[in-house]
Amino acid sequence: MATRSILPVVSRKLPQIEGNPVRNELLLAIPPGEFGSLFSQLTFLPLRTHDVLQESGQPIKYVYFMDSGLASVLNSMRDGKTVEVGLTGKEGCTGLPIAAGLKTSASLIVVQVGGSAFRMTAAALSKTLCECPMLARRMQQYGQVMSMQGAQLAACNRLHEVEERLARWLLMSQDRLESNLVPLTHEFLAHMLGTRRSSVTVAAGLLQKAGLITYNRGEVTIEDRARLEDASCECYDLIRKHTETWEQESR
Amino acid sequence: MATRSILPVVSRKLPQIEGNPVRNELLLAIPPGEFGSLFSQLTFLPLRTHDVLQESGQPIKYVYFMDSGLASVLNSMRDGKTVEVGLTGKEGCTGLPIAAGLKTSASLIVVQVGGSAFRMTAAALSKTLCECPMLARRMQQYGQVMSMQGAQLAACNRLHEVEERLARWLLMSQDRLESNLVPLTHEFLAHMLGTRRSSVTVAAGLLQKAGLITYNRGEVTIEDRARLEDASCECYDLIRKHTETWEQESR
DNA sequence: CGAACTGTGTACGCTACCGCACATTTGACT
DNA sequence: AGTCAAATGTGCGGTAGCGTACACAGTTCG
Repeated sequence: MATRSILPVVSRKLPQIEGNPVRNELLLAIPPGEFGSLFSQLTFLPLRTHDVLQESGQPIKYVYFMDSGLASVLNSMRDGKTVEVGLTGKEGCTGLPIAAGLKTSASLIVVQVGGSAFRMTAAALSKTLCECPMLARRMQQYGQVMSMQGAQLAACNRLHEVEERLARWLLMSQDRLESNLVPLTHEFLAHMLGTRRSSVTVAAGLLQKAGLITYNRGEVTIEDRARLEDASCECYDLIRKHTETWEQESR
Repeated sequence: MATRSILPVVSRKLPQIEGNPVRNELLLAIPPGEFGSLFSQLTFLPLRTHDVLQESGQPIKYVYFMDSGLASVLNSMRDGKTVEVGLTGKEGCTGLPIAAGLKTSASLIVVQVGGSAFRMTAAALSKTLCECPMLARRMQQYGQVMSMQGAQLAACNRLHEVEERLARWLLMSQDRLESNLVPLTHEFLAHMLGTRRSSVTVAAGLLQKAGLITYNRGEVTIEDRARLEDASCECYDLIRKHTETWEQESR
């Protein structure tokens, strides 16, 4: 399963920050020569569900490099409706506008599944990026990934049905959590998919009846990933393929 | 009307390429010191409706700096349905992944309203960006703008109705065309909005009845911009405000 | 001038989904 | 064990929009 990355090679000796092994892929991708100036400024901290990493329209205080767990880029409308427009985990970071020399972010970023992260003040990162061109480059590339993801979700939200979108969402989060178990209620899945809680219940019921997933009380388990991919819309594949293409280009 | 930018100051003496005055705002924003190495490599060319500036998933051949007209970033699904996930004109350029050191693009970019552009091979631009840090920076910032735009459209497509989205689209294109007249048929508006042609006809009919627009045979005219803003969803404003915030930060 | 085509108006049955409401189940806490 | 709140199941009327089809007007072109 091509999505299940990859740790065997790296896990022999992970660099550490404050005694915590670094699993964030952006941080691991930079040349060890750039570690020094960077790692000393990063602080480890646990993330809990519903922690807000970035407020929409606000200056970026901290940039988070997630190590485990899952965060959503949400869009929240005046009437309180929300939709997810991006999904991020240990493969990336928050605060991407910083890498383009900007100070504020339009995104609302919320932890959906608890975990941990390293963080740094935006001001410190701005300076450090001059000395760490490789990190700057990687952040810019990740910005392109998020942009492509957002574009695909824009289309998906318009053209595909709840059940397909739910399947897509579960697959995307499984990739990031590296676990069959996604600890989320129908209520919060509804916020991600921009739909009613009861629509999620129905869709999830169908997926369960088909044997693709099981769930109870805030825990969805993926039982048959291959068939879940069939049940999902083409968007999941497209996002993955584009991302892989860019990963190869950046070697 | 805050959206109607800005030329009085600049128009006294525009720089020229191949005898054509440059109106593209990205090109105008770079310091004259960087003009030389850049402008000599740019070629002027007219753009006609439905010209394809970038194919989805393909290597970037050329980067286009539009000077007038309007292009859409489209997402096209297997079943032929399309939605617009971004809109660009003389304020930006295509081929943004180049500015992040990538070679391919996930976007399908199509000219919706004819005009003109300057273009450059992607290879040449990649090299030139090293000598023109300001252009690189501007392209990265424009990448953030497009990303934010895509995210907002993702939410909009999910949560708002055809009539609101149509109003939003007309406003966004008017900003770029700097004209009350948007030369597009219902059929193509439907492709942008990801809906049926006849849904556009109905929505446009309502806007016309309310006196906000008029149209016939492939030409929509905006008659009452202020009220059209009221008829549109909050997304138009949000995109504009975020963009302005970032514009101020980059002075 | 007529033919062919493109763009627009409109209608009809159908479906997915909405908003809401309420019942039921499950786990957590006392 | 009993209580309570959170999570899930289910139903019902309403609607926006879909797919489709067809009629009609203005335009282009032979």
